[in-house]
Amino acid sequence: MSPDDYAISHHSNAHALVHADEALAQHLPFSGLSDQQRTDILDQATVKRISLNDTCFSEGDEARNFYVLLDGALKIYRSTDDGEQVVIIHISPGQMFGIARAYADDTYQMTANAVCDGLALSWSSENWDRFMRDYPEFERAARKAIGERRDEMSDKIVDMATLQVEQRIAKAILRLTKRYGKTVEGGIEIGFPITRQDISEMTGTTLHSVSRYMSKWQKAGIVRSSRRRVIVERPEALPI
Amino acid sequence: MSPDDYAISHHSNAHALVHADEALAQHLPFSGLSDQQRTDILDQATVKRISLNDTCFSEGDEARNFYVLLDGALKIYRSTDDGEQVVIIHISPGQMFGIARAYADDTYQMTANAVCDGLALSWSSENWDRFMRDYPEFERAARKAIGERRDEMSDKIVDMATLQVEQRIAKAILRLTKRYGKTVEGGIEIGFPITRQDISEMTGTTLHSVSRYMSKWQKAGIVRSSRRRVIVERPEALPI
DNA sequence: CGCCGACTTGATAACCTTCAAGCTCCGTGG
DNA sequence: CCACGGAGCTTGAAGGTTATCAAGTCGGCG
Repeated sequence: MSPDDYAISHHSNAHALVHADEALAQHLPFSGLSDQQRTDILDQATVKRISLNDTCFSEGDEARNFYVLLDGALKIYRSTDDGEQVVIIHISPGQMFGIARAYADDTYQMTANAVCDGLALSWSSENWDRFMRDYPEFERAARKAIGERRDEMSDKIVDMATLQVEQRIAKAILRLTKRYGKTVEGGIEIGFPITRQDISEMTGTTLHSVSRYMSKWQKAGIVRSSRRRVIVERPEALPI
Repeated sequence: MSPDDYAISHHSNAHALVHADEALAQHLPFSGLSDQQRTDILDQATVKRISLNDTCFSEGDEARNFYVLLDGALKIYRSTDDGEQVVIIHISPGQMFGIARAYADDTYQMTANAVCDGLALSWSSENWDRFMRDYPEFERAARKAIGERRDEMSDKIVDMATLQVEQRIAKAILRLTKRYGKTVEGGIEIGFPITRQDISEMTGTTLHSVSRYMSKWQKAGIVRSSRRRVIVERPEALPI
């Protein structure tokens, strides 16, 4: 259920694992740090291998750790009393998540769920204040993270308040191809398995409506989709 | 259009103005500070008198100042391409707002508009990093502020994704009475003038729907409302 | 007094959910 | 290997919710 933790005792170890991910250098939390600082930070990191459907943390859990996603994708959602899930944001590589401390929270307010296999670094929340104080670039990355969340959430509020279901679905799919898109022959594919139900939980509608509109777009040659896969062939043709 | 600024040259001045508001002592940004620190902070503050409909800042403006609301109420909204307003959150006394720096932004992402007369303190954004470093309680207040915003926004997303219009309106009104309610004979009144249109902009619906449901509730003896006024008589009878 | 903003209310129709049924694909166990 | 079962997907029909269109009322202010 919960992903395995691999505590890093030797920083050579951490570096080996982490340098394997060539994207690390570009990831903001690490990009502006000195080699010494980076070493310090990685020494205290735990590498988490994340598998599809893993829950990194759940709404209400004590906020023991904060994370940086290195690879993969997560959905962050809240559950309603009657078991419905409402997806609030997604996390992509390079983003911090589980940063309850940045909000003065002791517990996580949402649930984080892996939508594909991935890799993350994690630190004990006890480190938060010290990291913020000692590593300016890390602190800046935290500000950027909460700004990105706010933007993504306020976009969603505006969309739900003003757009019809078809446009909301179109926008959600477009956004996913931009953030997680992989170029394939004849289009851009969302880079992880995603169901009609998943999309409905992102847009506040039903899986039936998602299915209907995607069928319509498929007939129009705008998207191509099958079981858990979505390929956008003509992004510009999606209804806004 | 824009509220007048009253620069404070003598801290005796600032203290006089500010101690007049007996609530200040409870306001988090100031509650945990030493007298010396509070004096330092107030010395650098500008007191802004805010009048109904004043715009403190607009979406896209350079983020020159950050604020603490002492009295009154603000709506924070975004405008769509076709001129619609979508209210994202409200601000009540004691809350920080305009804290773009906390999100690593150079510009304001939303517009802040006074829904009644009020009073605020403001500081130049240049002070932000120093305040965060030197005044732990102020920093804690900032974390709390962004946490409250996130909660309010994610609540709104969940509501819009799962509730019908009637319930969303009921919830919005209930929330307003809790945050801005004034006890009057026979109920709790929302403490500032508010139109059906305002409520529709908070809930992603039309003024017509708001009017219809409020008429229905009025007939049922749950609310009493007139031009720009809303009094809730039986909060527990509102449909969730 | 007259205007204008705020509010109300009916009628109509569009949009979307709900209900229902059936299909396809894939993995699994006999 | 094949049958079965279930998850994911599709599509029609029906009905409810909500927006839109259209009038018209109310009340305060210049």
